[in-house]
Amino acid sequence: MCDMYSIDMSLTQALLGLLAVEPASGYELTKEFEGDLGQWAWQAAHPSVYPELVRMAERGLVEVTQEGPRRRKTYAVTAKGREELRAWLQAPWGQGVVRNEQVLRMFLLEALEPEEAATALRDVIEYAERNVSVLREHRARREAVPPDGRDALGQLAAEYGLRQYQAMHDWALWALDHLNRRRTAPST
Amino acid sequence: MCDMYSIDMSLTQALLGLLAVEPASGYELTKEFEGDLGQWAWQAAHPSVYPELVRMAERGLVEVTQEGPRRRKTYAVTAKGREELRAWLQAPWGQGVVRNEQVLRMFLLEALEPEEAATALRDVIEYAERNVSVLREHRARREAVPPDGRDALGQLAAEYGLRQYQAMHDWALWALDHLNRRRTAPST
DNA sequence: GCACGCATGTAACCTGTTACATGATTCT
DNA sequence: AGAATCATGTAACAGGTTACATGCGTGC
Repeated sequence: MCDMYSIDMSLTQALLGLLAVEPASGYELTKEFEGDLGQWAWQAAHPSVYPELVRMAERGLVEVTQEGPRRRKTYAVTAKGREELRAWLQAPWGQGVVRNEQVLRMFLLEALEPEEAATALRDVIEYAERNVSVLREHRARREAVPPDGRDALGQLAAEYGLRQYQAMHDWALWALDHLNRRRTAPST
Repeated sequence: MCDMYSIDMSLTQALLGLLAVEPASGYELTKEFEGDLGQWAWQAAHPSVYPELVRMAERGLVEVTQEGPRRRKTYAVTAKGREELRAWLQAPWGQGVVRNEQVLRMFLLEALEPEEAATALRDVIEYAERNVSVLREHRARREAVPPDGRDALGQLAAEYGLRQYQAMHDWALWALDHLNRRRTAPST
């Protein structure tokens, strides 16, 4: 009867958010998921994007504002869509869906033999370092040119990613040390 | 013909990892997902756990080592299962599945009006702070008692979470500042 | 004219979820 | 005796994936 906010279904929100920045076609939206957005927040491929846009149009959250060559349809958020996005973004901050294969691997490292775990941790450290430096360059390049406001979302993501990789690096160093200590000074 | 590592299907790996620490029943494994593991890495509820254990037993990755009261079955990893886990943990470090509703929300904040975004960011900061202090207490409590090696996995998770929330906090402060700067000094 | 990239779609499947269902044991 | 908790399972559905399929436009 009353389904006053039935939270989930984050693909909808992701699309609303992207379209709120600027109107786009399904094709363009799909490509967004291959960048920072997909790397950090939410993954989606075109077979989920196109049907979802159709459903959202039926619900009046978005509308087709242009039809271009090659059947290209440009979608834009409607007032209703913008309202739904706002409600979602301002809803109480809870747990939400989390599913991260990398983090899972980090946790399960404990199940390996100490030397193997150490090797794997050194891989983590190297991986995190590599990503930190990529994102640092990214940032430097961006600072060189005046901000055009278009890739604001990408900037948020890049800064988040930078801090995330630094944290991962930090953690892996701690874990390596922790492991060594357990090995050299076994308890009881 | 040759499906030499067909990576994915992380529930399998999560269960292997948990069972590698110590044998457990489906019921106990399910409860693990309600803790740090589910909060950070991978979520799963009992209707996916039980059938998965049966499939894994069929593939010879785990085996029932005890049957207790109330149909309780205790599973343990086999040598083959341990081998599969090792292979997965040591596989080249790639992207993997990521799906995080919180992070999605943080990215899309940009779509709100500046004042609304600022309010939401202050919520993020408060949320991150709350979690940092919970995890700090957690750590202090753990340091008070001698490590018993049993909750090693939980300790890895807690330390990871701590650094993660600190990074989130950091990022939100940056984003808030970034937002202010854009508002007070609009470009072009 | 042909290859490549833009652009959309559909079908079959995978892997998780929620809701429904059942029964055994322990505690009070 | 009754409630709570342990312990497992099944069915229906949700929301994604990969693989398959098609056709238009542009550049060489």
